[in-house]
Amino acid sequence: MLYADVIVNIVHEKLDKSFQYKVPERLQGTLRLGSCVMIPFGTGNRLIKGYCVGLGDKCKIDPSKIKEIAEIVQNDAGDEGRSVALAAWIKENYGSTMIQALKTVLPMRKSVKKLERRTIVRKATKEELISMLGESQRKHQVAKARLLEALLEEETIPYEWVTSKLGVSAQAIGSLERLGALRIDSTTAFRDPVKVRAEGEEKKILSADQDKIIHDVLEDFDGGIHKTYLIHGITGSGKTEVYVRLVEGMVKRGRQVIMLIPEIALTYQTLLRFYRRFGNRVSVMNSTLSAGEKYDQCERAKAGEIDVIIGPRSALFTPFPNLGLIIMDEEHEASYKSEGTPKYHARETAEKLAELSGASLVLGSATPSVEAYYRALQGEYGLFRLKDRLTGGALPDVGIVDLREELRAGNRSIFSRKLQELLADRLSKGEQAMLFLNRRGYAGFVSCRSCGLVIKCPHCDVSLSEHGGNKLICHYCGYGIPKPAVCPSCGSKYVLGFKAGTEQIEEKLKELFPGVRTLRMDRDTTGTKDSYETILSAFANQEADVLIGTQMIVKGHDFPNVTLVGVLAADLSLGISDYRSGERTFQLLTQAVGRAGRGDKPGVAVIQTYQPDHYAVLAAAAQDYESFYQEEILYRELGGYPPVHHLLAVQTFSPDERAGERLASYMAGKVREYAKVHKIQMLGPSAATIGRINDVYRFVLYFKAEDYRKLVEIKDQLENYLSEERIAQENVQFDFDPMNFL
DNA sequence: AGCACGCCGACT
DNA sequence: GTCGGCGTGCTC
Repeated sequence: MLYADVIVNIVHEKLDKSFQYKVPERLQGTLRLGSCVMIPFGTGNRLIKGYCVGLGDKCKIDPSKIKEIAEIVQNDAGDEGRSVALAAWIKENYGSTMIQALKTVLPMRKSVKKLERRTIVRKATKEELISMLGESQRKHQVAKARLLEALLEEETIPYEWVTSKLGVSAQAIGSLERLGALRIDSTTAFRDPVKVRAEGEEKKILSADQDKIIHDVLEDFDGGIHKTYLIHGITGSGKTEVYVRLVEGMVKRGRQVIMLIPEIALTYQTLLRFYRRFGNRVSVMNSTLSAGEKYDQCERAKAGEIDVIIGPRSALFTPFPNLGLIIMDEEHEASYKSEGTPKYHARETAEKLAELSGASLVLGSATPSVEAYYRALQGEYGLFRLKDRLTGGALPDVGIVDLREELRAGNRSIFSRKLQELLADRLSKGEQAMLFLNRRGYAGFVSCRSCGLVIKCPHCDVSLSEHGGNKLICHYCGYGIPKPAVCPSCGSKYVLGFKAGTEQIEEKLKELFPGVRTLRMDRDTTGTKDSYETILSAFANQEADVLIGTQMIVKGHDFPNVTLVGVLAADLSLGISDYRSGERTFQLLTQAVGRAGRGDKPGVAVIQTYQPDHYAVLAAAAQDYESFYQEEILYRELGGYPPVHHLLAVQTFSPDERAGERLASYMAGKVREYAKVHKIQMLGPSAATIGRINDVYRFVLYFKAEDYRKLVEIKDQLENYLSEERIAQENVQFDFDPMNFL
């Protein structure tokens, strides 16, 4: 007997598990993983749609309860079939359950019923309602009374709001409808989150380089060649205009476009460009949209109402009927790798999606990821270069300052003599400067200055962070306590939080230049979403002379009056022993340096570092990607790191430390032989970098191999082992080419 | 989400 | 006792 696990295509989260059904003989040849099926569900056996997410020959529950699949829905031609195929690919290549993969790919399932955006409309007169209300109160029908009262206040109320906030059940609404008190309206009106709308923009004249890209990509497309292209274009070289033209070309051909952008960096200017050109045929997806709004975007896309969607990673799964192009801006950004399960990378997934839908893929970056550039040089991707800054302004003049030298010369300040000199000069001229601290985390870290005790989270292996001066909060699990007045260990009064790096710099700067107007931007000062914009626009309006910040300030936004950029400690990110630290440092420095001199005044950048000879620092100062890449790829080859070789991290999660460790070593034992035979290097198991989060212990196993497929094979074997031993997949997570690896 | 089941107050 | 509303929990 063959059984199938089916997930039910219904809205509610309580139903997001799989149900087991018998596969009737007549369907046994046709049913595959990912097939769309109709199944009898619930007491009424009403037929509903579901997806097959697993097949097996043993039943997991009482066999008498199991029903049969009614039929297979044939829709392989539709875009739904394509989404399911993409989900299957994600499951295979990144390791997750089919349910998780489908949930990633079909995000709109969350609010299927909102297709008929149901609202409750008052039908009876107020007088009639009041008499009904009296009647209900007399009969102690509290739910009805609540709804009637609400209806007296408001003429229309969203259905969902009534059921959730008012706590009125569907039956009560139904009975009031029968009494003629109200009407249930269902509209298909889509909410349109686009708030800006501007029309018309004069066409820019293209450079020869820009023209060639557009021409080549579209010509290939028309010739039936759908491949991946990488545009290596320095900031200000006109990448956005190329995107706009490509989108235009696709729209003319009746195809749709997905444009991916990194998580936060939704630059307002870029957006405006698209609105001006495409009006309401473009739509934006961002994290501030509600689930319902996101769903509406998908519906609009399906219905052919929009041609372009702009959004982060998840916008990749917009169900366009005739996708022609995927654009991935700032392709090197880490936010393109998913943090949840499955841990898919948007670049590779976009490649697969493009292949499935006969679309082209265009990647763009000023500092391409080593992975993408490597593939471009291998000939897998088409490579284009945009070398000239169109927006005027020469590349900034970059100086490297050796901090060891400064120390020897007796300068113990955070600012080198050269930087001090330049700062004084800019301040006197009324020009602006940006100071960039290349450092992450550690702000708010609290310890006792007397005994050195660090206050830690009782549920996680991390220290607590100070919030708002009197609270300590764990960033991983949310645990919080009031800040103790005295040290719990030695009773000293000196329990202090380490100030954020930017705060210290601000203080020192004010000591050095009394009266200087500063703005600070880091995790602490950008608590709310708006504050990010507020700070940047205040700086753009020249309400401050110096902007001090972390990585956040290096992205987007042109400040024409900024003529000096100082990078205070370039190598703090080099210290992290991660194979990507060189790449990250180069990208950050290049972007930071590129902030200077975006207007007509020439810019200067100063990079302060303890490692002035490091190739990432040198290449960034010279704004020379090529030489950085040559050094970096050599290092990756020697170390056997991606993109030359591949990595797989297998993490176990368990509330019991020993059980977690045992599971990890069992898994290691299971594949040790295979790994040895196939020359796959295995490391661990060992405790994860943060060994415990929210009272769940984490252990990790690493595999390194030249061939990605061999790692997939390892993953498959471990998955088999887990299902044989009936270990829940939730206890193990796979991460291919992880973003962090020691 | 939809449907049954079971509890509880109200009414003949 | 019975009727009907309303909350709860399950659906392979």
